[in-house]
Amino acid sequence: MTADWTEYAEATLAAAGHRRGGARRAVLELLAEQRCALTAVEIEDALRARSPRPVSRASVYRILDELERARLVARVETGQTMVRYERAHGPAGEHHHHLVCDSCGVVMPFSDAALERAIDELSERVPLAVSEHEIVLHGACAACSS
Amino acid sequence: MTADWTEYAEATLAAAGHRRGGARRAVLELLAEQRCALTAVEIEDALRARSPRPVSRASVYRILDELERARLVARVETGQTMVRYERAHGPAGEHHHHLVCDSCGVVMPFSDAALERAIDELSERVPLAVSEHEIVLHGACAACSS
DNA sequence: CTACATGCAAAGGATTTGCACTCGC
DNA sequence: GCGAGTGCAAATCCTTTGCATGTAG
Repeated sequence: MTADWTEYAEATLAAAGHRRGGARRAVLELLAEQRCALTAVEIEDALRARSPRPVSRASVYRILDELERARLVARVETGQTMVRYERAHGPAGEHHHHLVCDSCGVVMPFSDAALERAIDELSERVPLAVSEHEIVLHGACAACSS
Repeated sequence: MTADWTEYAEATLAAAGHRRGGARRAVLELLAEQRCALTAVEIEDALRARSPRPVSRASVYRILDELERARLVARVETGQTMVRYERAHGPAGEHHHHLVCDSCGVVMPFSDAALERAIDELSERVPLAVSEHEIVLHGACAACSS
């Protein structure tokens, strides 16, 4: 699934008239492996740690912006200082939301079928052509609430 | 309800050991009237337009921060440049979420009982002591999708 | 009177942009 | 070779902070 997504993303971008580039490839490969959302700085650091030729922060931001517009990645707002990004569900459609510990800042994914159903239903009744939704639960994680 | 909320908020803050002040009073009164979330700059501008003695932007931010910590206002992240703030539901508990038009930027409130039920139920099953939740639907509003 | 509340101006910090250079096509 | 992709550094701009003054209690 991870390599697949990288390929899928590059193909989508190519179809949209973009050229390939090493920096973008590196960002895509990193995002493909992730289980949850990262900040731009985390992405930059991870790439710096793994690659002999790191990707500049400006490029990370530009690439993420490009990917977001292509709906290949989703922006996640956690109420923390920095925005996070993660790959969007492929056409397959698996999809998760986020738990944020307001004490230590950890971010965890979760998913819930009943919740998605409720969202789908209400999306029909609302004065907006809904294309995305984001759900964030705040609270204290197990470690912090003990 | 609006004046009530202002009083309730001042009383809560007083109980927490804060003094009263004209700037905070003005922010509370403005928020009490609002139907949906405002940015700090919108708050500053609105107060400047109505009052002979406007509130400085720094104070707006400080006051909002204070109110957020007291859980009297909720921060709303819409994916737009600036964070928005609105009064939190009183003990009564009415409560809404947000629709954001990604085209023109308009933000509208909505509420849905089934959605709240789904959130309440899943909150029990999740590895986090949930204290808040935020839901944002993105898409195109009626005007923009026509 | 004492300490919190506020205004003003300067600082901070995440994100964006300008420009030159590289590399895909 | 042309133009998109990228790095670097400077610029932006929302938000926070330092400091002096006003004012509630």
